[in-house]
Amino acid sequence: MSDRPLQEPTLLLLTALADEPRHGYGLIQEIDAISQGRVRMRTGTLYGALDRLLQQGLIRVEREEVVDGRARKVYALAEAGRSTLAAETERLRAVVAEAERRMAARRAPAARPKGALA
Amino acid sequence: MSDRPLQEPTLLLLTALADEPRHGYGLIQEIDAISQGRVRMRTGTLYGALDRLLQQGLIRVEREEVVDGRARKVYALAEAGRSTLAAETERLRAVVAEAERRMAARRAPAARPKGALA
DNA sequence: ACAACATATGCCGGTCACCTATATATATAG
DNA sequence: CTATATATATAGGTGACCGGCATATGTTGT
Repeated sequence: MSDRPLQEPTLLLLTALADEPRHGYGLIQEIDAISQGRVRMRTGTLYGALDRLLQQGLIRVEREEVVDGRARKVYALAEAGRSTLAAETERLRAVVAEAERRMAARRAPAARPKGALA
Repeated sequence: MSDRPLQEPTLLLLTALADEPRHGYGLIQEIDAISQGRVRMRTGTLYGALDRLLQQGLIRVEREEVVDGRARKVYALAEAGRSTLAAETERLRAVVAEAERRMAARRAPAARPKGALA
């Protein structure tokens, strides 16, 4: 259980589970949709991450089912995962806000904005 | 030059350079301040990242100076770094918004009475 | 009939960002 | 004279992620 910041594939995984439980392959498609096609999660990343998140208690196996002859495991966000996701989004929002503030407060070549930290 | 998403230490590094140029050790302190003491960047991470970002053209060495007998290298955000940071924050904002939307739109496991708070 | 693709799960080997620890050197505080 | 702060840098190890592969069924196209 490391409190290191989540990497983005993991963050997207938890995000994809935030509204309702999904199975592995469905998560790949959902993440593809969330990121507007920019992130195509690989199965190696997915199932490795699912194992890890299960072990960390951030997600759990909701149920197993068979649809059209294909076996599925449906994963759900655990309470720990929900609070982790909430904390992570809160933290990221702060970082994003700070980055944007600094880009706007950029030290101009001629003019000096006041009130900046030393 | 990978278009893989920046990890957070790297994001904080670019953020710390967004308003004005700074030297290595100053970046550690600045990142400590930005993150309210939550991220204590190690020198191994810092100088490795600086080398990598220099090679990627995201930052550049603004100047070298000697203050109180100690040599410094002052790094500045290059144009490529500035646009990368802008794109990254934009993307992260979208992910954060989506995560929060989904947490709010959560399909509850069991319906609660309307008067009860979660 | 057969090829190609989508659905679906899972493992293996490699890369690389990050971390821990260490080394070096000067200035200041106790 | 020892510890702490400032300042840069490297070495070694860990682990998340990625590319590729394997397996199996259902669907669509030719």
